[in-house]
Amino acid sequence: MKIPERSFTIGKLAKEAGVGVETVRYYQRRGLLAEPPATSGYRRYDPQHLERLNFIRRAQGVGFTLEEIGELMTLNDTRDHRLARSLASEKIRNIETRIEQLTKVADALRQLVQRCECGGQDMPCPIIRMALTP
Amino acid sequence: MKIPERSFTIGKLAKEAGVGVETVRYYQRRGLLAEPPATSGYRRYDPQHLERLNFIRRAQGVGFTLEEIGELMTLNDTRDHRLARSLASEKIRNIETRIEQLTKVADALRQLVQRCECGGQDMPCPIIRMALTP
DNA sequence: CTAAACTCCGTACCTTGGTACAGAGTCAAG
DNA sequence: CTTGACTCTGTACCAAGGTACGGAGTTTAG
Repeated sequence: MKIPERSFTIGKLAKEAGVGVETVRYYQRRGLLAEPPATSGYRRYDPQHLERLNFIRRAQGVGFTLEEIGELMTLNDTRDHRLARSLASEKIRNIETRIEQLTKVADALRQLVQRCECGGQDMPCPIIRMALTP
Repeated sequence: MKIPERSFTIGKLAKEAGVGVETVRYYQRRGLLAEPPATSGYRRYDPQHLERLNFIRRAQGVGFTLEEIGELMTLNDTRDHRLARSLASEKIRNIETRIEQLTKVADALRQLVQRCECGGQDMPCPIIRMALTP
């Protein structure tokens, strides 16, 4: 049985994904999103496009650049498992490093808050600098 | 006893901090770095400026924007502990969220690598999309 | 059938975080 | 005291990731 292939205009698609129409077009120009043929006047987008858009947004939300996102999507599609593995491994390492660094900063800030809470009113808070020192 | 107050020209300062001269000036324009008065011709920078510059670079390295860095430095200087605490707490929450998201992505990628390693040669890898789904 | 709302395409503009001059002045070594 | 390296001020430019707009054409609700 056929699922009734519901489709969107660009505006609906954009709204659904929580982005602007111009942003959708921008992703198309960047080659991150396929441009369906404009059968008659307006283009029609399907749920796959929406999924793709959502993917882009989520990946972006965790700090990937659009270029990296392009790679990730290729990686998702590709059948070259060796390449996929090496790309993925590299990204994993990057992410791990960033998590480490962020953890350090968060710890430093937590200390700052602690010290502020119990410390005197008039001393400065030189904790951040110290805590961020490599 | 007085420590012999060693000072740098902008070029030395920049080199010491591992940035370009133009970058130093840019930070000054942005109000992130004090501009010492040009006593006679050239400005002279002291170790405090260097420290500040290093701070900026480290904070940047872990993903703070220059604007946030400005806030962090204010926070470091301020004696308004209540404000300091609330700014810091907010940043801690942001960072925690980012760490969570990054952890998810890293897990997703690790799974991808795993599956690729043991899986067949010809199937696509739809793992990333699935794993990134909220 | 008409008017509002939407789309298309192209181009221009915005912010962030720099980088690159140009043309002048300054400093320091030989 | 000259010459080369450096600094000063100002403005222009770059890449990323959009956002805005003008002047069409297209849909669709009433």
